[in-house]
Amino acid sequence: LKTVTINDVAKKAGVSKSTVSHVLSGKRPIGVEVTQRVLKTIEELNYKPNVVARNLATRKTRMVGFYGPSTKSFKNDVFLNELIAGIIDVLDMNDYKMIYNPEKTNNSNGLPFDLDSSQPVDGAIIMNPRIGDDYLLRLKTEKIPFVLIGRPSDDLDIFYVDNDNVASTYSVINDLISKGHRQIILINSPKSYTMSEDREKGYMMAYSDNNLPVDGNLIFNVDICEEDGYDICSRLIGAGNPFSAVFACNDIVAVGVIKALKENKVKIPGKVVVIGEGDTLIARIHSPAISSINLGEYDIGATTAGILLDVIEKRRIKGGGHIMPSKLVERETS
Amino acid sequence: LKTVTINDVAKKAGVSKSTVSHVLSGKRPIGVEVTQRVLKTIEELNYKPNVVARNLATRKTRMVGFYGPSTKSFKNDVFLNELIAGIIDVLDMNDYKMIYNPEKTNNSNGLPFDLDSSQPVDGAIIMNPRIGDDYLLRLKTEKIPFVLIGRPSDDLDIFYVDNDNVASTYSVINDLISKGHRQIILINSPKSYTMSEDREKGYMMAYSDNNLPVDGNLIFNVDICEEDGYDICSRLIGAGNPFSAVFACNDIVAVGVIKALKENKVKIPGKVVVIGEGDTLIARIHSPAISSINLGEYDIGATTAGILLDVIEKRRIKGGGHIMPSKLVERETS
DNA sequence: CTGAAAGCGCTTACAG
DNA sequence: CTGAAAGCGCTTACAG
Repeated sequence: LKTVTINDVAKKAGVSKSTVSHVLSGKRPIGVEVTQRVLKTIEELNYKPNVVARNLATRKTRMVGFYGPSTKSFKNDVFLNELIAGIIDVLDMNDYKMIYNPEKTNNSNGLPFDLDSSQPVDGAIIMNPRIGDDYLLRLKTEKIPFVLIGRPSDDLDIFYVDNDNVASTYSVINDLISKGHRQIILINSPKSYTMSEDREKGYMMAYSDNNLPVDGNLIFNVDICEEDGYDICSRLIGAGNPFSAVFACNDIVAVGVIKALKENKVKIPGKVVVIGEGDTLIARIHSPAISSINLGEYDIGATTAGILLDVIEKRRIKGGGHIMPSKLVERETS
Repeated sequence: LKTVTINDVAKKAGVSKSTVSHVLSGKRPIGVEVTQRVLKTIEELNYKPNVVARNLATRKTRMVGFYGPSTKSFKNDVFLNELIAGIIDVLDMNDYKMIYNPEKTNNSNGLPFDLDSSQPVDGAIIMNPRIGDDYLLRLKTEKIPFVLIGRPSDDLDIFYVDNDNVASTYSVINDLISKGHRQIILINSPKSYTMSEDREKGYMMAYSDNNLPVDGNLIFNVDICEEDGYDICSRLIGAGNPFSAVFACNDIVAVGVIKALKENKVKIPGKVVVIGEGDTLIARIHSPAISSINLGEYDIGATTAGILLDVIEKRRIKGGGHIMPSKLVERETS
């Protein structure tokens, strides 16, 4: 079972391998008679071009690396499904493929991802940028095309797609304040993420614009999972700390919060209002159905992939951000 | 910004490129002084070996193709998250990566996937095998390592990982019958899947073992989505067809079923019992919480990946099936 | 319209 | 312990 190469085809068809190559790529005109013969030979020999060899010769792979959350987060987070579906759909239409690279929590080099010019990808999509992510600058100098999902730490000349998290958080908190809420819990994503900074900023602004003091003890940074939402909320109730609203950075965190509230027989939304983020399947299916900010995950994924392909194929050179719309979907918890 | 190659390193370090290669791979002993010098040069030049070139030379890529559901299914199916997490975790531990290939519904060649020896992967994981899938035989003759998730159509010498869907369906239906149910709806996956055949077989067996006639009109094949579950159930109620239990092939289908029941004010489980499959987050979070068969998705993914790596690395030669345990988790709908 | 040859950047027998 | 050279299977200038 020897593998059939372009040489075998060329020999059997009585042509050069450049001709075979060109018949396949269509990059130069080939006589119709020759084309027929080559195609027939390819069929007979069941020849399949070796993609790896082609990749080496062209220095392109038509592969994109997706650098996203750890598998632990992925397991229970429907948020990613829509986003990834958006990415894959756009890549697929353009004949690109995606490699999933989960974040490494204790990487030897201290970086969340092993991404450098040795990787067999034409570009990368990187989620959850962190504050002070200097390795992104290295990627930039190494001319590796990449697009962030989320705002970069400082260099805004990097390509990125994001929601306006400052505005959406501001809007939610401001609205709650206007309805009389004063002790509003913010359960935010890990402190290191730039999006956490944005939510906190929106939160602060809302209080400040209403001439109210901010209580730093109402802001928490957690891992995005049900347990952490549950733990925080249980602890607050246990300590007797008063609060009338919770804004959680993710629907699954909100589920944990509501679980704790239910266990303590706290009426929702009567005593405590809960708002999640992501507007995932979870928010809709949960009972009570969770009010949640829709971030347009599918579109985020699709837009990001589209921009990345533009960058890879040099249709887009100048970096910058692309802000996607988001809006609160009210359900039973608010 | 010329890319640094192994030649540049060799030249600057004053050694041959075989030596550089061997320092990196450790495949033959290199003098300690030379090793130091090479390593230092690599550092200075910031040399990153080109993985594509290595792949061509070794005819290995350390990549695995995952051939799974379309992005449409992926979007709302948490079932896949655990399964994929299991795959990626095992691959990651072994320094392999995964490429997600969604199923193509209208592929020009009529096949669900473009998978042949030209693909830059060392092996493949293929979901949802269909009845009469002859292209799998072609993969086998082409010596492409692959493992199925689900039972192959006929050739049981193919590697596969599956649950005993006949047994689990039999158990659910038999149990319902013993509790007095007679009109049990089976909402099965598409007819073409081998697993659908297995569920139907288990369903039939349960009726037969209880000396009851099977009503073929109670069995439906649907796409795995909420809408289809909803539609079937609504239609049945609308037509006045009596039934006291529904077994759905997937939690999200069960969600649709329950939605229809609720809309028609049918008491669950008082009037109609509903049982799902997958035991996903959805089943747990839903209200009422859905009784569902736990299939051990994470373990399925992890086991499949492990077997595939065994096959790729020739630690496993003889094909066959690996049956994973499943069990019903009772909640509020039964 | 077609071919001979160089090159992509590695690995690995072969030779010493 | 180390090197020179062939080879992996393609693409693409260069030449005609």
